[in-house]
Amino acid sequence: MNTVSPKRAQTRDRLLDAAVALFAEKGVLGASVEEICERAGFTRGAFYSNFASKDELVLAAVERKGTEIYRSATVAVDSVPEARIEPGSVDTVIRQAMLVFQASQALDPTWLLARSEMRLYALRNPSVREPLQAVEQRVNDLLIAAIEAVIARQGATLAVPTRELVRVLEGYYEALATEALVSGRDLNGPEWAERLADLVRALVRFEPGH
Amino acid sequence: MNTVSPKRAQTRDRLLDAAVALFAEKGVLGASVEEICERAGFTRGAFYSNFASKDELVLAAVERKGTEIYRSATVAVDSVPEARIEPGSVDTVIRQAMLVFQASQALDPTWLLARSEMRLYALRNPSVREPLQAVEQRVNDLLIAAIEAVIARQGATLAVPTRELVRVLEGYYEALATEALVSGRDLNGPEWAERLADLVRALVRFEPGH
DNA sequence: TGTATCCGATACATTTGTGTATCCTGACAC
DNA sequence: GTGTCAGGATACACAAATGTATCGGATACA
Repeated sequence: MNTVSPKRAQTRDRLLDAAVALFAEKGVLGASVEEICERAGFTRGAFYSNFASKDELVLAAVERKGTEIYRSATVAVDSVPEARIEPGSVDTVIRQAMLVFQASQALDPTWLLARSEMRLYALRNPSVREPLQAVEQRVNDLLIAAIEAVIARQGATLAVPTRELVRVLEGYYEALATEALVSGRDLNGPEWAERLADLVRALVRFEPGH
Repeated sequence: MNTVSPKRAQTRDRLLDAAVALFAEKGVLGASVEEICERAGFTRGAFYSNFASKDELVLAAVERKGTEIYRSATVAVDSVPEARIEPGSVDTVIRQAMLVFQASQALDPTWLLARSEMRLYALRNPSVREPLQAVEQRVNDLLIAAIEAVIARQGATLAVPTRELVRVLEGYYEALATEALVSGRDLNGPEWAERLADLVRALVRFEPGH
């Protein structure tokens, strides 16, 4: 019996949902197994029947969200060629790029917080660290390829290597997101997107002769 | 009796040192009061005689390091006018800016990790959040003023507002630092500084007619 | 020498979390 | 209906952390 029953899969999913939400609220160490189970509507019996440890739970959460983001990001990326982009229209390019991010659901504040927690947790737990690195690298590579494709089609160049651009954008967005969370402001307001766009604009060079 | 005895101050300091180190190693929640005391060479009696709670400890750590960074950053900033900067020399300007950061000891990997932990912790603990925000804002304002002074003297302009530049640089550096920690590489290698410099170069515009 | 006090150590009570071993129930087979 | 089994609940034993109350020793000072 190598396949998991639908019921079991659902239990796992509910536990993972509860875990991510609680990680965002209280941190990985701050969220007890008991609490996670309670929120998911189970007892710890269900937990230990599905996961051997918290490490394994974190791992599963990272991998689930990773494939999720990867899938929707792929869809978003694949849809880009369809859209006819006006040459020289900087903003259009930027909006396309932003759409990729948003469609990937990678910008959900709860997830961002939970991810920050899990990253720090992974930093100290080798069994979680390597898989997490692998997942993030896959997503990053996808984004890099997508950005390079769009940039090339626009006849533009980047002021920094694409990989660095991704790092910069991620870091900047995380800083903005954290600030939004602290000040209780809405993260989805147009101003945040605009700031990101400003940054991208500053880092993209358009060749004069198109 | 409003002044603390030297002995007491030293005890507090040792506890704070141990706490920051352990926060970096295990996270704020992962570091027990017991462990912190043990590393500092005390028992919990000393802890509860000096701090009412872990919150208060985190707060004290943040404020101590904040004023420390602020002081050395001030020194570094004040020293900049002395140095004669060749007009038009981008790299010199960047090196100056890097010096400010480094002199502030804000780039110490252990501190960066501990700070990440404390930030997340503060996010959920109002009594710590506001003071931390205040401390970070003071330091940021100082940096912003310093950068603007240097930029103005060089007859340059920034592609993004100074505050955003600081955020971008901080976020980028943190990403690089985290990666360095994960991969076990040295953070002080010249390549990291070079990458930061590349980013700054891309975000600074020099007016043609100097 | 006596004594007051500061400051950290010690001892204890309580809470919280963990992991495991065992039990119970509902779905399905026949 | 009765057996079987997966999957989750319950109960228990143990470990770890916390906060408080009390104790003891060094130091300062008369």
